Amino acid sequence: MTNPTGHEIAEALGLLLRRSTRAGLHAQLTEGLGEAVDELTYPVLSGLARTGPCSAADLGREVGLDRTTVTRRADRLEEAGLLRREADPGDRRATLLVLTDAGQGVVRTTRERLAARIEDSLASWPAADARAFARLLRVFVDEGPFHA
Amino acid sequence: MTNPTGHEIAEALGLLLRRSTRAGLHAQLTEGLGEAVDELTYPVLSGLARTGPCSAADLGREVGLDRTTVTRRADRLEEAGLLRREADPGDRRATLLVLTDAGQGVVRTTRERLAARIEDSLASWPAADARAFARLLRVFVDEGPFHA
DNA sequence: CGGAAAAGCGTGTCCGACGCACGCTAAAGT
DNA sequence: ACTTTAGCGTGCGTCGGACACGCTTTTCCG
Repeated sequence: MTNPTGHEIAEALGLLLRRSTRAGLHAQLTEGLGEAVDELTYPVLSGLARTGPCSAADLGREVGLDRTTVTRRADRLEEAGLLRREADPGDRRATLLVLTDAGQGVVRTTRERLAARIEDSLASWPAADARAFARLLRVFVDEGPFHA
Repeated sequence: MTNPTGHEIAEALGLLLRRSTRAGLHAQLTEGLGEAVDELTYPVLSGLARTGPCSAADLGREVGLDRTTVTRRADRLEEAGLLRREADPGDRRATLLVLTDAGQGVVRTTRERLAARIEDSLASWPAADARAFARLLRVFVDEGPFHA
């Protein structure tokens, strides 16, 4: 083998993927944030946080789900008060999905919990390593093998 | 903010997760490897490659699936000749799931394709960066925030 | 040593999620 | 003005996942 780096990274990524999709992790990150926030609805919520107000169809393209699936999940989130539907002022057919303050809070809390968890595990690292890792990971993701 | 590293890494990981679960990626990596290998059955196959011969229940714990779900997916893989069932010599109730040569080939091919893809994207990196990234990623995964 | 309890497996069955198809309303095109 | 297209919600068919049951074998204990 001339260069084992590819295999090393592939193995680590596989492990990372498996760990991060373990059921327990999501439950920990969203604990106490309401029954409506689960593995299914959270991607819709956080996708909406990324895109800003948009239609169910656009959000579906963003998160890789069918339009109708987004609608159904949005129903639950709306009932829980985490998002609301607004009429698009420019198009009277369209309905915009908009995060409520509560919904933004859920996303922010979840993200901060994850970030804190990551920082905890990096606490024992040399500062230079932590910075280097953050930088290299960012580059890897942006122009990486999953066709950016 | 005293240290933005946690948020930076969290955001990059989120992006990585979304990209890597995009439907197209798995299709590319397993192209031409048979109809039986899809997003559902591959985790069983690769899990079995990690554990070696084991029972459906043990494999279920490994990959985070119910015992019966593993059985059903193993049925498809067995029909395709990628794994076989063997009687456990030490326990006549137990059935061991064992990869066939074809099954090992599928796992190996998929892994090599992924590794090659990763190496391609790293080709333009300084060699020191690539080595550092592989090392740091490994440490991050091993003793990282997802309760190693 | 023998019977009860437990472990292992496969399958029948229910439940939930997903996506297609339909019908409706509104916008755009001709 | 009429047709075509875009957007949305909802009723259904389909599929995957987990629980519950029955069977066999092993283990435990009296």
